[in-house]
Formats: sequence, structure tokens, C-alpha cells
Amino acid sequence: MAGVRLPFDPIAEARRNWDAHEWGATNQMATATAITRADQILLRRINVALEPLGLTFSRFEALALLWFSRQGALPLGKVGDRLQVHPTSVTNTVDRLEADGLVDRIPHPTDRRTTLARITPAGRRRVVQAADALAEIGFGLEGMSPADLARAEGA
Amino acid sequence: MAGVRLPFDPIAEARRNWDAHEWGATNQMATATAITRADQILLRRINVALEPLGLTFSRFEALALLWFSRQGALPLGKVGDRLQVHPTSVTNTVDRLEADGLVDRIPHPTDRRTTLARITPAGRRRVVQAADALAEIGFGLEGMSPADLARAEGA
DNA sequence: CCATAATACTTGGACTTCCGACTATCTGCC
DNA sequence: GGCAGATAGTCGGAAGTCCAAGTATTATGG
Repeated sequence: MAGVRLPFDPIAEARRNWDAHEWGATNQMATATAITRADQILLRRINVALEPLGLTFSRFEALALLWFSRQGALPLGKVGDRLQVHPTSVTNTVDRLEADGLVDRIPHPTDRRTTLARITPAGRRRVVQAADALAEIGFGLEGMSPADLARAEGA
Repeated sequence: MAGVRLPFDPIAEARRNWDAHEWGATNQMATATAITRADQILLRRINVALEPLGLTFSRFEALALLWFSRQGALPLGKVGDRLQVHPTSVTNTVDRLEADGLVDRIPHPTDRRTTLARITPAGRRRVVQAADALAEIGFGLEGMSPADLARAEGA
């Protein structure tokens, strides 16, 4: 990834340029950029923390969702709705969790179109470890520029 | 992508569950989740707006960076530093911009390790159109839940 | 009651991102 | 000068996301 600690704030820089060239919507540009950057950094840190557990943030989110659910199982479609991702992403995520034995697929009791993802005992153990690991690093937010975060309001 | 407008806020839901199970770092969890979701939605909207122009947000960012630069050209490494992405991503992005004739690669005048990406006249025209398109949609921030954005402070 | 539409999930392909490894070139120090 | 180490960029491969299209099943309206 990026190697160097920059001697300046690239977002402020972008804002200046944007303004100078009168491209309009400067505040929104800065906000969108700040969110994008924050997410890049966050995701990197989170995934580094989860890597030893064989998880990624997506997989963790899905697992946590199942863990929270009453039955420990949810239709794949509901998972996608909650996590706001495409159905194919859910298929992919569940495939991998299933391959690792953290989840299994079971048929819906009444609707044969529907497949449920169910968290396994191993999945429950793993998700708790992962939650600990994430709490440990403060979800990657430690030391994140408050300026960046504050900018995420400008909308 | 996700089909349904949910009747509840999935982030608030996650926060409740997280709290209820005493997983700790609840605020940070909510913040991280909010940033992730906001970025997902933003990126989708932005890319939809740029799609008719044959650009993605990454490609646009790189192009804008070159547009802002004095010489209209920058070493690939500098592009990566500014955009905070991996060198291989820059290679990929510049490959595609080059294939579309929006950028070309030229050798650095003195350092033969270094390659410069230079924006072409077509690239300049395109990036201005793209900036207009993005200003038009307010960078995808229109109607974005102020609650979500505000939460991006909790760090 | 049955044809049509909607829903649930999967497959195949494109794109972006990252990491590890590699080549080429430059820098610094003996 | 010359060799070890740093720096610049690229290639191959893995993971994640999306879209378009396809199959299977359920819901609906005439």
C-alpha cells in the first residue's frame, strides 16, 4: 500500500484545487473524499486485525449478524439487505464461511426458494474472538484524523 | 445490489445487539459501520454517474490529480501517495486510462526508474465533464442520512 | 386454475484492491 | 569505484464487489 506519510493533507489539497478551478460542489467533494479515505484506512486496519482469525470484515459482519439473530440463521437475502450488499456478494461470503465450517446452509422450512445461512458452534467461537480483536484495536479508528471524521458532516 | 428499503436502521440495530451482548467498543463499532455503509452507497452513486463517461471514481481521482498538477504529469508513485492506494492499483488505473487515451506514460527526464502519467487533451476534456456530472449529483451525498454522517464523529 | 410476474439464489465475467515477488535503477558508504 | 540497500514500477494471484443472465419456486390476476 501507500508508503509515505505525507507532509500535507491530501484532502485539504484537493479542496484547494477544486475551489481554485471552480468545479463546484467543493464541500461535497471534500466530504466524499474524506469518507472514501477513512473507509480505505479503516478497512485495511480491520482486515489486518482479522487476518490471523481467517476472517475479513465482510465475513465478520455476516457472522456477527447471524450470531445476533434469534435462531442463529437467516435467509441469504436478509443478510444482503442488512449489510447492504449485492446478493452475489452474500453467496460469495457464505461460500467462504461455509468452507471454513463457520456457517452452513440449510433449506428454509416452508419456502423452497430460500436458503438459510446458519452459524455453527465453531462460527460462534470465532466471531467472539474476532469481536475481541476488533475492540482491541478500537475498530481501526484510533488516531484517525478527527479532521477527516469531522468533515464527514459537510453534507 | 440490495433491493429493499429497510423499515429500520441496520446500524442502530447492530449497535443495540453489540451493546446487548457486551462486546465492547460499541461506539467505535457504530462509527466504523457507518463509515463503511456511507462509502458503499457513495461509491455506488458516484460510479453510476461516471459510468456514461467511461470512468470510475478511482480513475476520476487519478485524472483530477493530474489535471491539478502543474505539468499535467506526475510519477506513478506520487499518484499512489496522494490517493493512498497501492502501487499496483496505480498501475492498473493508469493502464486503463491510457487504454482510453486519457493519459499517457512518459519517462522521467532524469530518473529512469520513474514513469510519469501525463493527462492528454482528451483526458482534460473528460475530467471536466466528470466533475460536472459529480457536482450534478452532489457527489452522491444527497439525501444521505445525516444521522449516518453525524455518527462518523464518534471516534 | 393456470399463465405471468415476482422472488431467491447461483453462475460467469468484469473491475478494483491488495500482497508477494521480480526487474531495473539510483544512492550511500566503505 | 563498487557493492549493499533503498526506490520505482510491473506481473501473477487472491479476495471482494458488482452486473447480466439463468434456474427454481412462489404469488397473483384473469
